Amino acid sequence: MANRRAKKASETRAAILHAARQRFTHEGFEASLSSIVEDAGITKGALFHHFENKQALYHEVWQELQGEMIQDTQQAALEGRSLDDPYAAMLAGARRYLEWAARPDYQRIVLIDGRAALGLDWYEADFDLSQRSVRVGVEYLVQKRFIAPENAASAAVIMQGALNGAGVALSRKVPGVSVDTIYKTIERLLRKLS
Amino acid sequence: MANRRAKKASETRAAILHAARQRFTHEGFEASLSSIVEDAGITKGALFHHFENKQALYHEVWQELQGEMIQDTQQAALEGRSLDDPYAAMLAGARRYLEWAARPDYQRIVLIDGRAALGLDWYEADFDLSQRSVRVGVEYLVQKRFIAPENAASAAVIMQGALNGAGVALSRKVPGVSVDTIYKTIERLLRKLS
DNA sequence: GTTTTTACATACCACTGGTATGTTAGATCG
DNA sequence: CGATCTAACATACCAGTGGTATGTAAAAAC
Repeated sequence: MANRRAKKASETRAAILHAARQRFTHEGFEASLSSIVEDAGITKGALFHHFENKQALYHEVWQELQGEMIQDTQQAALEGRSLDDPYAAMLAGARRYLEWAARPDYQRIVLIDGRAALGLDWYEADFDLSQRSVRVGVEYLVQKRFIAPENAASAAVIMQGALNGAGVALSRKVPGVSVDTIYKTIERLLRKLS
Repeated sequence: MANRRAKKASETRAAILHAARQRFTHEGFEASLSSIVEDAGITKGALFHHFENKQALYHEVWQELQGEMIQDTQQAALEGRSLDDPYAAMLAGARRYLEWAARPDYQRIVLIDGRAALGLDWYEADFDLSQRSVRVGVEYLVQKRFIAPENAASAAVIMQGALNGAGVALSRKVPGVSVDTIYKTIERLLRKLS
């Protein structure tokens, strides 16, 4: 990066995102911009120079987190592939996702506050990211003729909903809900999505 | 109600709840209290006399909606009972719930903004209401030995997550997702939650 | 070396949820 | 019945919020 000013700018931008992520994790979308710029060591002028508004800032933090989650779960799915079991990859990804759903930052920023913070664009954004990656796995099973083509979309939607609910319940330590029972139930569910 | 003043008071209280429900439906939790009291034809003094704070007001609106939903789905489940099929009641309830999840007010107030608005108490409140009624159905299937006791809690959590995801997807008109394919997939899922 | 642009800082705004303080009609009681 | 008390509001006000308009200094462009 030859440009010296641009380098500094991207640093402050990163500082804002970092501070915002911390605050949003602990206080949700209601975390004040004042506290964020204070943590980042800058002023609101800088913040509004880099981000159009609070929602745009939240959206980027959200996207950052979702990106990390997707990359991680997809890698887990890749590593979990098996010649014997066409479900293995997707199950490995699902298992990894359960760990993400239990993380405080992911839970608060994506699963709890995300929907309200992103407003009406939420589902579209969510669809573009997490939903799409679930569907990739489903399409594979369609291709292998384990799921009927007309059920692919529904199966993906249901699968992700189930994972979300399970993930939140897990982290809330609902009695009778453990990683083991959840995973086994998810596995049976996936294998019967035909 | 012999008391005349108390009657008037409950009327204004109802007016506030009605106005709040409308505003929360269209603008989410960010709807301003000023706009709500204006719609209700009263002032903020009255609002804060009847409700401790904004979150408490939202909580009551949320509870009202959830109550209506639960009563309706449980009645649908009752009417859907069948001597031949132990799953029939729960499936009837699920089908009815899909209609609720597609309603704009339920979707915005409960499924989208509810989590963030109710804050950390959200899951506990949600568990006490909707989750519990799902589990009633599951427990029945446990009793009939269609679901293993150790999987009951997980099955309920997953079932509700699946229904939520499906419901929202349905109302967002996701391509390939229809009431029919969703319902059929849910049915297969439920019958295999053993 | 001058001009232009970028990356901020500062000062300010309307509005927000919430509170503290009236005010008055109706219930309570002697 | 009249005095007193209290519930049910209305009014006025507050600190803090997201957001904007303007200023400014330093680096880039010419």
